[in-house]
Amino acid sequence: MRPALEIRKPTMSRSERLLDLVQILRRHRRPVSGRALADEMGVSIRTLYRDIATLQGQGAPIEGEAGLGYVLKPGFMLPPLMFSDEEIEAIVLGSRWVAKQPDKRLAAAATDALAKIAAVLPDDLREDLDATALLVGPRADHLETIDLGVVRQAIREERKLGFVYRDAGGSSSRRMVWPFALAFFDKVRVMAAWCETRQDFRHFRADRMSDLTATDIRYPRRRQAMLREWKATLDAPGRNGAKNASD
Amino acid sequence: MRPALEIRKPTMSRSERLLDLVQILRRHRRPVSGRALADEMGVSIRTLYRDIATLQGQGAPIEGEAGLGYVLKPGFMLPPLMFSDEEIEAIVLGSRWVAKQPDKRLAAAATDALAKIAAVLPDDLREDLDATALLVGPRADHLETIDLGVVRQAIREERKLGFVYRDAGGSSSRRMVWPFALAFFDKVRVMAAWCETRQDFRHFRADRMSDLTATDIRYPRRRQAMLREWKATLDAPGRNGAKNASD
DNA sequence: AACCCACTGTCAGATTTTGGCAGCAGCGAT
DNA sequence: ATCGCTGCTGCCAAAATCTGACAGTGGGTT
Repeated sequence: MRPALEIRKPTMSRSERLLDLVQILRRHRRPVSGRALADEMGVSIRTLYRDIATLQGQGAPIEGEAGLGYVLKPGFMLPPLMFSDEEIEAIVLGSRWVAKQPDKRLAAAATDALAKIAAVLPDDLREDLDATALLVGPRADHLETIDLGVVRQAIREERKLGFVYRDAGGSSSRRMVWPFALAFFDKVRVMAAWCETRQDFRHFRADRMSDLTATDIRYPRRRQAMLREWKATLDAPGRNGAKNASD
Repeated sequence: MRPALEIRKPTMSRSERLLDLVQILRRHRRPVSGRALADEMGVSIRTLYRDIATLQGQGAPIEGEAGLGYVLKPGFMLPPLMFSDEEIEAIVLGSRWVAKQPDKRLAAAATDALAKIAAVLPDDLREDLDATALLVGPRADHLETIDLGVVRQAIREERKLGFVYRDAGGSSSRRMVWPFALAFFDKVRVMAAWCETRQDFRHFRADRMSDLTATDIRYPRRRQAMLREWKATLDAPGRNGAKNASD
């Protein structure tokens, strides 16, 4: 499908190439040598070193180790982007909502993202953002017994997850599941997963899970496919999946 | 404070200058001539025309009219930005939450913002984003009787707002207020404003407002200052502002 | 020790950017 | 209509920048 060495159009501005470079790096999980990157982009290795330096200067988390190659710490590079007033308001309000979630890691990420956006804005716009008069009400304190960050990571990496579940009746059981989605309701957070024991899709309320165990075992299906399939099963029988939030 | 003509450092890359240009345009509300912009950036007018063309090509809403000058339709230009996995997850989740809000205009803006982000992502990342397995539960249908977009615009532009309010007791009265904040709770949206009639800060539940009338009259205070003052009055007496959501 | 690799300095040639000039077209005021 | 101001485009040579090749240093792996 794709030639081993991609020959780039000669008319590619430097800034475009820099974005491409981040992208290529993202595709490789293992360290890649500068030589290989230079070939793939169709530039000399000297230029590649200069590009890497420029990207690092712009804050891209690229690490180079002698004898190994380059690795990009997981992340997304967004090119320059225009947003309307309302679009920025929406993003800020949404991030503020996330920042109040009980999932502390995610909440911190939302705060960081807002800070990054604020940092690059000119002064007058930053003021606007600080003063963006859309507030999120306080949430009922919800002490989550588990670290939802572990669940999100398992979902991202498509790995099996073990835990103890206390169902509506009060009885507990140990489960091993393939998690693929996490839904945020007003009061509870619900993980959707394929349950190995039951051999079916099941929903698990976060406040009834305990003894979370992340594993290294990748489950044999694609998250996206499972998501689709699961949504289909929801549409078929009843109204929607809001109610069957238990196991 | 600032010299009339800012002389730019000779070592400024083109891409930096383009961002600056958007910023300068934002500062001027009235149309600015290309000549003035070129002087302010320290480049020739020919180069300025090229820069404008490039920006327009990248989607910036800049409009030029012969005999007048350039105007930038309100909007924000974000430079290239790196986000971590979790930060992007936070932004996407937050925007999805906003997209489910009863405020239709704001919800649409959230959807648009997500689409813009998705559009510039490479294929594999867009998949990730589509499949980002963080979902927001459905909201209780809340038919807002008024268009919250009008409220948000009045807040943005610091203009007076008229409406009819039906208080907790059931009696209605016409109000003229200086709105400065809008808070999103799980079930209701509450506008915070200075009430001209009562000569005090008051909260108004969106579902009890009707006959909204936007005015052209700017109120005589800064939104940000009112926000600060209002927060101070909240901290002083009771716990917080969550409960006094009525007038 | 041999090899791979990241990284820097230098420098000439390729490429892009820039500024000045000329010219056309739309808009507003006189 | 005429004039002045302005947006916008093509052209070309000068200026600035980017690029590739070579040489060299130092760290890490085999």
